[in-house]
Amino acid sequence: MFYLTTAIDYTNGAPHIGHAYEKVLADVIIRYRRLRGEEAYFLTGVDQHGQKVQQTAEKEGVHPATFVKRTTRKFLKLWEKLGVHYDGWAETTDPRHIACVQSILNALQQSGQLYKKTHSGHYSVRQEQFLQDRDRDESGNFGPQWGEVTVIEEENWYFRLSDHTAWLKDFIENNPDVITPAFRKAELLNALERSIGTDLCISRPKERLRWGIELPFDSNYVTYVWFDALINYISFAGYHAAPDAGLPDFDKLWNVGGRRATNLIGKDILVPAHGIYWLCMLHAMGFADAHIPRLLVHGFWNSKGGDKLSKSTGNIVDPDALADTFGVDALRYYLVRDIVTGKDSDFDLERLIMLFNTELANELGNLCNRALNMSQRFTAGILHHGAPLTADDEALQASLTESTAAYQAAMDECDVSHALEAISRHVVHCNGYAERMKPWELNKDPANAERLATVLYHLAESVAHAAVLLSPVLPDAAAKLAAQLNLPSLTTIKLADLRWGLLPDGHAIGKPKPVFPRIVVEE
RNA sequence: CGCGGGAUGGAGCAGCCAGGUAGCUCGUCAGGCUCAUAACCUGAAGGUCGUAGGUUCAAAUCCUACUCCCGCAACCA
Repeated sequence: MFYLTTAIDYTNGAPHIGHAYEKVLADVIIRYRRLRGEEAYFLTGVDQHGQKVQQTAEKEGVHPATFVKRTTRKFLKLWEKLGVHYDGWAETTDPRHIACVQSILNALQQSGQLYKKTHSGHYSVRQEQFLQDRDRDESGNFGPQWGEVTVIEEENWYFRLSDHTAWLKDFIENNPDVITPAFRKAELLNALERSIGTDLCISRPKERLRWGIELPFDSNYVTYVWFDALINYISFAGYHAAPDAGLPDFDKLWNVGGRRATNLIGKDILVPAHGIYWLCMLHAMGFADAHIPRLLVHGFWNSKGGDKLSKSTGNIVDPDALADTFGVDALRYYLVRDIVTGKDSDFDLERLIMLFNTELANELGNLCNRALNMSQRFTAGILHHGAPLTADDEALQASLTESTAAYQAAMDECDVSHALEAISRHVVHCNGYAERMKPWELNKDPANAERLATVLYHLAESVAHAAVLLSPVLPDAAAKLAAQLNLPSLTTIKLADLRWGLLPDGHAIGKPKPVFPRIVVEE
């Protein structure tokens, strides 16, 4: 079982391109796992609690529950539009989640992992938060943006994080596969070094925050984000769930067959949230080392100047509008094609259009179109295996073998960009092959009939393979290609079944119709 | 000395972990083809791989120092 989760998005605003990237990437990874013939489960969802939601709802004069319902709908609609197919949907206001959180907190409380402590510090009334030294300006004062700042004392509940950091350090060092990509590990170990000896505040008094999950053993408090949002990865996997809760069987999802669950997250929440807090929380709950999840860390899409894409900079790129304008295929393809998984990339509309037009429309789309069109015109739409093979045919088949192997190796590492590059390599090879073989010349002399059939078969068969390889990224387009090849079984084939000869001898193919219409920008 | 990432032909990137003739896409220039979504194919120009040292028969790739850019710096989604 391949169990994959994404971060759950905070329902304080509309989804932006970063949200879309993570979910599309997860969707691609899951579809690839299924293409490999593996069982897979994909959980995603939304984080609905917290102070910002409470504040924004108040500002708009609605109940937080009404507010998050409204925002959640935007996420749901976007995933539907983008073809993000999840198996489980997590909402932190779900009573089943709340029950799970409270049962975990109770268990930790009973095992002495939680305690109450008084904290004193500078508090901004306007922002409703404690301030740190880093919030001071150059002169050492708190700026006017904080409003009135007073020193107050507050009692809160803490988690004995410091009991687990030694274990975590050892665990990370001895299990290098847990943090992917590897270069993130150093950052985490450094942060861990600094966190040693510190415990984690996990509560907020209800006077400050009402919109959260109440501590089961102290009704004056709600739990803060850590023991709420992070728990979704297990609560919606069926951890501590009642048999009739309608949730998966935890033992059939989590770490089945010795394979760790995968938490796909952005680089911003590796340290400290997931890399330290989450893993230590699981350890405190009694999860064995072998049952600790793997953290797959992706980078960010930045705006062209390298600024972060966010509302505050005004550079927000609306994925919903992008999908409407350029199509879901173009957006999905770009989001996983023009970034190396783990690293950052600049979001550039011109490149989105360029990559769609060249690699999909001009190369693959055109290859399909010319192959089918020639088959229709020259051989009445009937394909024949043909024979005997020339060096060119063998080179084409070798190219396909090489590309498929490279694709698989890359996809196994969640390196979608290089996998797509591998497909493209073979498609380009095919277009060159068509130029050299010149089927339109062969067609002029009936004596070349068998040679012509062989060439056309090689082109069509290549399209069939490309459609299958592309299907995790562009499932709809792959289905269209399969339909034009008149071979719907392509949409259910597994990677292991990909061998030469998918198209049977004597197969009647369909009529060509552009699957990737070029994007034309009007100036 | 806080931490991490980056610096590769005009643009954007890969390659670096496991050293061995510098690769991809776009753009530019010159040809070719006509089956095809004005798509396709071939060829050319263009880089002393941030700087300075070191290791090595051999360094974009390993080591050291430095310069510049970006992000993070813990109870902040």
